[in-house]
Amino acid sequence: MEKIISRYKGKGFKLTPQRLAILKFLEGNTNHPTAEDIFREIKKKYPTVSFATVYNTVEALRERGELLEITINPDRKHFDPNPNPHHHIICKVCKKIEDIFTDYSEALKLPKDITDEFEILGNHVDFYGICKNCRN
Amino acid sequence: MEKIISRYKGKGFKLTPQRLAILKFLEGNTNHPTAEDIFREIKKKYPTVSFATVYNTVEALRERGELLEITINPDRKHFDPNPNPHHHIICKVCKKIEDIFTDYSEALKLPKDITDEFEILGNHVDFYGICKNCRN
DNA sequence: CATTATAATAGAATTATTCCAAGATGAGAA
DNA sequence: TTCTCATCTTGGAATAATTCTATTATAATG
Repeated sequence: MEKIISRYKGKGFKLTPQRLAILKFLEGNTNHPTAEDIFREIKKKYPTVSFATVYNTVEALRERGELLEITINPDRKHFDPNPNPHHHIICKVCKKIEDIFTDYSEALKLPKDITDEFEILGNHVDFYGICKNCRN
Repeated sequence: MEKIISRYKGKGFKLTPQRLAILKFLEGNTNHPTAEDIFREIKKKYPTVSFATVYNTVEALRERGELLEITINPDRKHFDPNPNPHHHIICKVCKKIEDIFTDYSEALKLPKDITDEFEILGNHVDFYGICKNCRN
């Protein structure tokens, strides 16, 4: 908790109680929550919290590189508080998302016509599968 | 055109004029259109076409494996009428999407804990960059 | 050409997200 | 410690994307 506070103190990031609750919820969270997951959790302690606050906060974190937006699920966005480059696998049935920490960057070479046109900033691999539970 | 028709004839896929227009627009299209892009195009010839028809048709195509949904742009879905597995790069500024036909499947090995839990069905690599135009 | 299952349509409903104006409050300065 | 102000929070409205529903139309088949 102290660590969280010191990470944001004096960085032009105003630490309000709601934000602290969001940061605490996200810290070490590997469940890839949606905006609604965050909203519902924070609401327990701060019943008047609004979606705007949730979206504002995750956007502020994203700008600072503290959080990633995940688009592997076409139905809704998920957020990942682990900003280190990594990849994801989603279960096509239950939509559960898990992290993959293999580094593929060596392998992901691009053809010359693409590198000629684009300055490359990053990559992300989505894997699709069916998890044990959903296979019955 | 004849080729398009014969591909769907007698497959339980009703070929209506609106659907033919959509199929014709998508055939060989590498622009990764959104639902609205398709809607606007079909509307030129069929002014009464509705979004429901566009969504129904792309969903029918997706079910048949004739089209892929692309989620590389967090803002909206794009559709790709090339159903062969391939990858994409998006310009972070103008959101232009281009195809990448390199096959990375050999390189994308997964750790055992993941393959133990998931039956793997596929993968997709997103690349992020800035295109020549947007670099000024 | 008659039948029928499927598709198209308009519009309402839903869902996710963004925007806005007003009041509240953390953070740094005095 | 208190003051000031930039920034945040809030509720609600606005927007945007997508889905749903009931009705009408029509492509496919025999």
